Amino acid sequence: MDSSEVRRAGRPRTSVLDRERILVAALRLLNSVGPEKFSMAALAGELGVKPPALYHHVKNKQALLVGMREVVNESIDVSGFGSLSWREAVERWARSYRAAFSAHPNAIALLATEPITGATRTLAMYECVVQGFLAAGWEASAVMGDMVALESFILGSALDVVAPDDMFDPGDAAAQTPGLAGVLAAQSALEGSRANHSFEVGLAIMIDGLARRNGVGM
Amino acid sequence: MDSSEVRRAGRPRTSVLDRERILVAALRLLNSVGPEKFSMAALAGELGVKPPALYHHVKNKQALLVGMREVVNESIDVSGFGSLSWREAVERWARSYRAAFSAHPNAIALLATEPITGATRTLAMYECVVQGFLAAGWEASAVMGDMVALESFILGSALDVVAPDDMFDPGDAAAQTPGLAGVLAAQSALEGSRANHSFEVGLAIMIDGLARRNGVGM
DNA sequence: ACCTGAACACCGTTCAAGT
DNA sequence: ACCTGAACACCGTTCAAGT
Repeated sequence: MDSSEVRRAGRPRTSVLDRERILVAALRLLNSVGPEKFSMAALAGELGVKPPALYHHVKNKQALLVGMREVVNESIDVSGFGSLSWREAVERWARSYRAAFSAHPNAIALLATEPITGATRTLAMYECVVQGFLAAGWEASAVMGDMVALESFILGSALDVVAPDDMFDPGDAAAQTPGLAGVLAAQSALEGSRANHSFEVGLAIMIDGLARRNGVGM
Repeated sequence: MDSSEVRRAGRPRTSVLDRERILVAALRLLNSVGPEKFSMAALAGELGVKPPALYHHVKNKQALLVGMREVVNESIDVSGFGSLSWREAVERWARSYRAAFSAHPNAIALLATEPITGATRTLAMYECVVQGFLAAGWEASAVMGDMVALESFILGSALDVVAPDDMFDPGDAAAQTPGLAGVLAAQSALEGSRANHSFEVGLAIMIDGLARRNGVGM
C-alpha cells in the first residue's frame, strides 16, 4: 500500500515480509474487513505482495489463523499471579482475556475456535494460571477442570461481544413473546452495555463459586 | 446419492428439494466432513442435485447456516420451565443446550457464531426461559443479564467439547511447564471426560450463584 | 532464500434456458 | 415454480522461473 514501486520476479535484495509482520497485518485486516472478505489475496494486497509470497512464511491459511490466535493470546495478562491475591489475579486474567478478543471483534468467530496446541507462549500463559491456582491452595486434580470452566465462560462471553444488539428483539412478533419484550425494556434502563454487564455478573459468580468450592479467600 | 437417474434441465414433475430436507442434509454433511469441506457444491451432491438448485430454497450460504442453527436450537429442551423447579428446569435447559451442539461437533465452530436474529422458534425458546426466571422471582431488569451470562458459559463449554484432548499437552516443553504437567496427570486419574467434568462444575457454580443472587431456591 | 507469474481445482452465486 | 448448464469473479495452493 505504501510503496507503489513495481517488483519484478526474483528474490528481493532485502526481504519484504516476515512472519510477525504478516500476523499483525492479518489481524488488522481481519478486524477491518470481517471474516467473509478475509483472504490470502486480500492480505497479500495489504502487504504489497502477491499471494504466493505468503507461503514462504506461513504453511497455509489454517496455520496463519493459529498464529493470529497466538498473537491475540499474548496480550492476556497473567502478571497478577504471584503478586496479587488469587481473586485479584484471576479477575485481571479473565478481563484481559476477554478484552484481547474484544479488541478484534471480527476476529472472534474465526479465532476462538482455533485449537492452540503446542503454542509455547500460550502454554506459558496456562502455566502461570495453574501455578496461581496451586499457590492459592487448589487440589491438583481440581485445577484443570476449574480453570477450563472459567475459560469456557470467558470465551462464551467474548462471542457474546459480537452478537448484534437487537439479537433478542422480537420485532413484530413481540405479542408472542411478552416476557422477553418486558425484560428487554427493563434492562435497557440500566447503564452500561448489555454484554459487559453479563460478563461482570457471570465473572463474579464464577470466581465466588470457585473460591467457595476450594476454600479460598473467603 | 440414492437415485442414479439422470435429471434433464427444466422443472421436475415433483420437486426434489425443500428447505427442511436441505437443512437436515446440511447438518449431516457438515458434521461428517467438517467445516473445511462443507460447500454448497458438496451439499448439492449429497442431495443429488446441481449447486444452483439450492438457491431456490435458501438465499445464500449465510442464510443456510442461520437455518441450520435454528434446527439445532429446536432440540433445546425448555419443557422444564412451568413444570419443574427453577433449578431443575434451568439444568435441563443448559444440558440440552450443550448437548444440541455436542451432537454436531464439527458444526459448532460455524454455527455458534451465527446470530439468530428474528428466528421465531428460537425467540420462543428464550421466551420460555425468561418466563421461568420471572416465575421464580427474578427482578425484570436482571433476567437478561443473568440468562446471557449462563448462556455464555454454555456456549463456551460447547466450544470446549471440540477442543482436542491434547490441547494442553506441553509435549517436549514439559520441563518449562511443570505445574501444567502435574495438574494434567492428577486430573487424568479422575473418571469421565475432561470437557464434561468442567461443564458440570461450572454449571453447578453458575446456577448456585444465580439462585443466591436472586434469593431463589436456597 | 524469497519474490513473481502462470496454472490448478474449487468456491459461491447469477442467469438464461428448459419443462 | 424448480431444475440444469454455462458463466463469472474469486478462492487457496503449487510450482517453475527469476534474482
